[in-house]
Amino acid sequence: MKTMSTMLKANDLAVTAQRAAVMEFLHGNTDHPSVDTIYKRVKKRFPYISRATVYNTVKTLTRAGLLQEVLVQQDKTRVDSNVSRHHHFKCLRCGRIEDVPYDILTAKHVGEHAKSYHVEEVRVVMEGRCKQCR
Amino acid sequence: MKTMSTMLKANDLAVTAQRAAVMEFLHGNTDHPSVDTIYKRVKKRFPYISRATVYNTVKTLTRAGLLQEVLVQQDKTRVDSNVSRHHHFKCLRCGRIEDVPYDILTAKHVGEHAKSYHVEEVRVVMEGRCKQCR
DNA sequence: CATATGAATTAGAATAGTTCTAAACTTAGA
DNA sequence: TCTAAGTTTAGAACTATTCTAATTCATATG
Repeated sequence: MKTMSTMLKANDLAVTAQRAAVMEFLHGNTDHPSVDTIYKRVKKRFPYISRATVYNTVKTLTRAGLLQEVLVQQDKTRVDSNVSRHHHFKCLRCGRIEDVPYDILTAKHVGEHAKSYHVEEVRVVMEGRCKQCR
Repeated sequence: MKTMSTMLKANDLAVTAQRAAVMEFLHGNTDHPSVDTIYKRVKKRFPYISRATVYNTVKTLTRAGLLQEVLVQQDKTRVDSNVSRHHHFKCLRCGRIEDVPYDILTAKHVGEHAKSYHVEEVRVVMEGRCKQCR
């Protein structure tokens, strides 16, 4: 199994206790925590950790492809350690964010998913280059 | 044709000059302006308009189904006067946000769209009730 | 294994977007 | 016209995020 420090080294990133702690907290955590949640949680082990460090770490690890920042609400960034291609489902009542398989994109799968999850809204955002910017 | 005041009345909303001005600015505007953009633009005609009024108006009109708040980036809300079911395309270079037909959701259409637009990323967010909250 | 250098961390200030507040004003209905 | 409820206003407050400058740390090299 890959240790946090192995993964950091593999990406040419300095191995620091804070980075490893953030990664460890996120590892296997499937509930897409906000930066503040990560900060509060890691703070228990590193009382002097700064919010800026968590922001920096998330940005750095995201650039290295080890994390993903998920856009599910406009106010707060949510962090996902599942970097495979997938989408998201957000519960309008409890706020839970779940991963959803990528092939949901076919109408057939959307229909099935909608049936089992009570999907009320599907939001698709595409990014790329528009005609003028190609 | 529907006037702004007609639409407001039809939704049981008081007709105020500020509301009508915000609606008029948005009407036929397809570039998904931010609240700040709306504020600055409407300010030209109503120098004393407050940011809070624009926020309130956007929220009120959204609740009435006359506007839509679009989630394309985490920092700023973008407003869309097209309230029909559709998705969005964001250009990574110029930032332009374009409307995209709803039936893009079938894999076939995604493929076609991707071809003509250089789509680099497709983000889907579903909202509804999760298994525990049904 | 000591050390120099660049990178990372820290606390707190600064910034941006948004919401809140309380007073003044406007709308719509009686 | 008058009144009550709803709306607008300026600015304070709040939240998420970025910036800053000083300090500390990781690691490559000798």
